[in-house]
Amino acid sequence: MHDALLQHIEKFISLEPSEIDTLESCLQLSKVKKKEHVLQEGQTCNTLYFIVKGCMRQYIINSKGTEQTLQFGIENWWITDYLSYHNHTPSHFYIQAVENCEVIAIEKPTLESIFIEIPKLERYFRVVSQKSFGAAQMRIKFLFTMSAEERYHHINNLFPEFVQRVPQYMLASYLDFSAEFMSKIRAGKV
Amino acid sequence: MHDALLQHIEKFISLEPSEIDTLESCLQLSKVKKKEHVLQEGQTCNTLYFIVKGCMRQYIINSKGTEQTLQFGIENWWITDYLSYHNHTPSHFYIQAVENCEVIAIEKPTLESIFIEIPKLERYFRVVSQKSFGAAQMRIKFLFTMSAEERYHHINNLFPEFVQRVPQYMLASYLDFSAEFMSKIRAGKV
DNA sequence: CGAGTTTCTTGAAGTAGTTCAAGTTTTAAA
DNA sequence: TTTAAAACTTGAACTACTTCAAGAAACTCG
Repeated sequence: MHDALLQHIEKFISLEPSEIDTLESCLQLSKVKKKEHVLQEGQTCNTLYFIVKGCMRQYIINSKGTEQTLQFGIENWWITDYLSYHNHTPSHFYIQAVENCEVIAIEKPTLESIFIEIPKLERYFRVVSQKSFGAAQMRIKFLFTMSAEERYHHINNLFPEFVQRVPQYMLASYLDFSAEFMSKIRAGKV
Repeated sequence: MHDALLQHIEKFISLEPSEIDTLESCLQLSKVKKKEHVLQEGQTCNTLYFIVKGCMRQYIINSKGTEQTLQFGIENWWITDYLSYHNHTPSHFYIQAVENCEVIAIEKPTLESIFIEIPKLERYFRVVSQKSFGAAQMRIKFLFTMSAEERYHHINNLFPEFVQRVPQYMLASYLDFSAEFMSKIRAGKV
């Protein structure tokens, strides 16, 4: 069963029972252990990951050797490096499980054959990726317009459970400030 | 004629002559004068813009009243606010012509009817938006890892003509530093 | 449990960038 | 071909953050 993905797809398009069967026959759930990588910098990314359960992140290692998280993904999100995926170029990113995860990993050839059998899935992926792009633009807006403290309070108001869910230093880098500064914001020392 | 868009589409999918006819009958070229807005903050965005000629930008006005450019678009790029478009919510952005432009503006109902007639266009928009999302992630990577001076030199090496093409203060805000600081970088005073 | 690893905290010193204000240069429009 | 508006420059004072170093707390798994 891949209820989570099917339900997500059916938010955007409706599937015939036969199409659901087709999909189920192509997909399989797999587990990714906490800290395990599904993509390393330099590898070509050939797979999309749908997160059924857990939390993953995309990150880089900067020139000082520090990890910086660019993106988190939780339940019902896709995570991948689309640029590497489409251009067959080495990825600039690591993708790693933050928690023990259950994911549906779809390889490019599998997905292409699914698109041939169920062309309307193109629509699902179109809408999802357009929304993701829109979200990325909002993220850039927040990074540009808010101070470090405002960014912390903003995310803490919107997603308080999520702020508890991931290590502080990962969240700090995602918000583009240092882990030490985050500690001071939380302590009210700033 | 909408050669530019048709050629762009045919980089990703192939169209039958009849489909080209259908498309041509639905699309019209329009002009947008320099400084004219096609979207204002607070409006719901209902249109995708394909830039045939010219340069546009998406920007916000920050709490100090200064414009900050989040995104540029030039020939063969789409520009819109996908979040407002999909969620029917008020946009956070302005979209404005930086130069006199020729664009193909497609309203949502028109596009939906085109998708019904030519379903494989879903694929075109899927791939284009996945690549745009990938590009947005790379942009965040650069913002996170490079100093202001490195960001300037990076874009100046990659797109020297583009750097000449737009006002410096717009480019400075796109790279997330002040116009004054950009002036100092260029003068080598930093 | 207990030892090791991972995560978080704190303060002091430093810096990459901002802000402001005023002047200069360039562009455009009539 | 002049005038206004838009864009760019400069230096001085300031500040929001970083970096470093060291210690404390909190997980985790034999």
